[in-house]
Amino acid sequence: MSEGAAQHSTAQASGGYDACRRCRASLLCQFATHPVPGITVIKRQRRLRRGEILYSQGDAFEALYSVCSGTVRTSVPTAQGRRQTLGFCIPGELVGIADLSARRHTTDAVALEPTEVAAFAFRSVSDAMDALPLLRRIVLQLLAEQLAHDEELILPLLGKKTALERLSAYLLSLSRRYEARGFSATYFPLAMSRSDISDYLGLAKETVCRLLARLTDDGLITLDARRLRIRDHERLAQLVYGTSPV
Amino acid sequence: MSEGAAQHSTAQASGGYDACRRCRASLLCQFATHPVPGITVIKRQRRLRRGEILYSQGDAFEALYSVCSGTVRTSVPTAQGRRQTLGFCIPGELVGIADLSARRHTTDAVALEPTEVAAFAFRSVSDAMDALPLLRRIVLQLLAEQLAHDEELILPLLGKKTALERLSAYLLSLSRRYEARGFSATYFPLAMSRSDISDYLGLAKETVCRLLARLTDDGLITLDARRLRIRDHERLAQLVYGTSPV
DNA sequence: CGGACGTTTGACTAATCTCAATCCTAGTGG
DNA sequence: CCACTAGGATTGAGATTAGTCAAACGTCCG
Repeated sequence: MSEGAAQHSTAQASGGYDACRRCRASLLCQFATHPVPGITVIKRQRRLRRGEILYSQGDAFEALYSVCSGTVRTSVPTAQGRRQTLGFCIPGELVGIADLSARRHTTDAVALEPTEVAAFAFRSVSDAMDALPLLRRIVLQLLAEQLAHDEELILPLLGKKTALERLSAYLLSLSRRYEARGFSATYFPLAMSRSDISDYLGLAKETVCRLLARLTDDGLITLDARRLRIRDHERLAQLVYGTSPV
Repeated sequence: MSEGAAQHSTAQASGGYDACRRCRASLLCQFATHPVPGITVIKRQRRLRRGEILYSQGDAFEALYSVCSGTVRTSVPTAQGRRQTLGFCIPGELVGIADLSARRHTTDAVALEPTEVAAFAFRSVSDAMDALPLLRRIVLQLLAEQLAHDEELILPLLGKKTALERLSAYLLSLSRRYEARGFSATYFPLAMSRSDISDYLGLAKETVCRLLARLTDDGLITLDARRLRIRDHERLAQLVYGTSPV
């Protein structure tokens, strides 16, 4: 079974930065590694253990983070002391750029598994942007992309969609994102717990559980040890985009 | 009854650009009106009738649009020929900046009532950005703001929230946006139909109808001729953020 | 090996959707 | 100026879905 080109460096923060090539921050990285006269981009590597906090709501916004390996969850605390998950960042994605315009982080970010991130000091990035049109365009592009991604996400999740449709949409969305970062689109880790997923999708965790079981029974997916395999992409897509059943 | 400072130029595209002061595109506007040597920002006014299309999915991305008066709905067509509403733009807001990184529009945009927009030719804006750091920052800011807004929107809408909570969240969100643009936070037009709202929130239109009736009965809002008055902001907020009942 | 935590499954309840009929309102034409 | 019509808004009743509560099962860590 061909698992696609890149490996997932999930279980261990092994130091292999396979995602770097497709990373959205690769240009930043480049400037950090190969300084240009007069321009300094400060990069710092950081390792997080499972459950470790990257930043909390209210913290000063000092750096842009790019996920090298692992998974980061962003969320906001709700009044009732519960938590609303906003999203998950997989390798190659940036964490919390939405806070770019604020002085402080508006969300909590925590690692769901052993995770490595690259931190780019924001002040240096900001200065560099003024000097480098190319860099500027890239950051602009990143922002717009993120925005488009968010809206694409709103689409299947807010739509009249039933729980099954939502969950399917979520799985397909993950698939696309992994693929876009150079990983396999049909076999990837599901680092987040059922609760995380249900919280994110606005469902009960039992419902997520039951529906995953149903998708498995129907032969659309396989699931073991938190790794998901998509067996019938087409039918899954039908569930979401509707060209289909009955 | 103090209706807040500004008037809503809703019914008629009367030519009064009350929203200009707080408009997110005001800087663009400024450069268009008072040209700076070497920099040209091209602005064009455009009037839309109810139901008129601003742009369609697949159209070339040629301009940034700012809503002067009226309301614009953005949506994507779904496979079944139905439509998924992505959002509504009220006076002072920009339409479709998420497409900034694409060459073509990814959404459909249509006026829900008589509407006026200011169109800024994108190429000229793009050039101007390279020359003007200030303008650049503003656009960056706008993008980040929009992103933050989207995520703020995901919060109440995706959360485990019941239909009532979603609807309340939506009303409060509208309230905040109108206020941010200098209009009354407690009395504003609800230009979109029940179907638009239900489509947006992922509910049945009958449900939206019933819940609006319930909110009215309970004295939280008043609704007549598509104008909404928020009578008990606190209880509405309690419904959404939960500091409250039982 | 023990325990905490996450997952799974079942039974029951409550919320929301669907279908369908009726009511309203705005816009049209006489 | 008024009757007429189409589309939106409402309301009711029944069907379904998803949530809640509760218990049993697994598994990863320490």
